[in-house]
Amino acid sequence: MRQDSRLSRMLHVLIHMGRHEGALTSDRIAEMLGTNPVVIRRTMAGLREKGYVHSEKGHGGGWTLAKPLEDLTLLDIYRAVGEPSVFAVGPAYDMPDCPIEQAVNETLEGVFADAERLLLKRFEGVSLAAIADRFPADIMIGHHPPNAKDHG
Amino acid sequence: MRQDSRLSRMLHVLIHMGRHEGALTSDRIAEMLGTNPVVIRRTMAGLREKGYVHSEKGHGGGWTLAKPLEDLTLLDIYRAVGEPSVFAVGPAYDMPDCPIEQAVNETLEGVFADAERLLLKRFEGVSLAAIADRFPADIMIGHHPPNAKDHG
DNA sequence: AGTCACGTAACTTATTTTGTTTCGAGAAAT
DNA sequence: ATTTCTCGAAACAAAATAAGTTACGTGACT
Repeated sequence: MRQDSRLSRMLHVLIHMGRHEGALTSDRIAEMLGTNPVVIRRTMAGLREKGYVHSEKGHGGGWTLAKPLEDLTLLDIYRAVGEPSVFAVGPAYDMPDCPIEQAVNETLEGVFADAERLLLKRFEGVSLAAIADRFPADIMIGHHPPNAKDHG
Repeated sequence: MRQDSRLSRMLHVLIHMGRHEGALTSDRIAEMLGTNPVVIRRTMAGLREKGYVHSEKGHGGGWTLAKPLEDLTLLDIYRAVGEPSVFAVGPAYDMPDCPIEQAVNETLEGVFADAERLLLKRFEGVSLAAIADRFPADIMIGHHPPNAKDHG
């Protein structure tokens, strides 16, 4: 089963936005990720609804952060892109009245619920700024280092 | 993204087998689960390769347990059905040279690896017999209770 | 006006999983 | 011996889902 990479992609885009002076257009982002601008709008729409990004039409328009990276966590973005389930495997409901199936599903659901709790708790503790801090700012390609804002 | 229910289904089938006198045919199992006998053979093949079940051709043939339920864990079955990943969400590799993407993916991979470790550890600690013990034997439908073996 | 850019709906394509058909072979019953 | 039952495996068809594409509308800047 193929994995959903929207969370990863949106994190990537958001951190780029945090280091970018102006707005980023859907076309530009799509080109970066090797996909289509409509797909970008579709996914970014979830972030806009939560108030994490802002979109502007017309000349000079595009996408900008509505909050600093410090105020956004993995959990926020995970929820904003609307993942139905973290897990690729889950229970089956073939014979709802069968006590064996019920026992199996109760067991699985318990274990998965524990793992999901851990995962979301970890998500909650990681801000996008913390991710951005994992690499030195001056090895960035094609963008100004953070202190370049001083001349803008 | 739709969840893979093969693990759940196979657990269900295996526990039924543990309470069943003779062999269970693919047709019978498929009927139980509302699916096709070929699908059952396909999935059971993984369990056979690991030596957890045995298949027999011809009259009176079908599937039988090759090990007692006590000796099988969730982890065994999970691996036997060959799940590629527990998670429905994962990293994207759009710009392998981009340090932002790398930072995002390292972060995600770390968190997912932790959650997976927990999950598999929990899987390892649950035997199929333990699942079977979650319900009283005498509420079983369409099968003999365990002590019915005495008359066989 | 003309261009740029998002918003949205409808459609197409690609991929994956599941289900189906078909044939072969071994084992038991008749 | 032949028929019936059953798995094994390959090849094909169908269904579901996500991703990509096209097209047109709307607002904003030049």
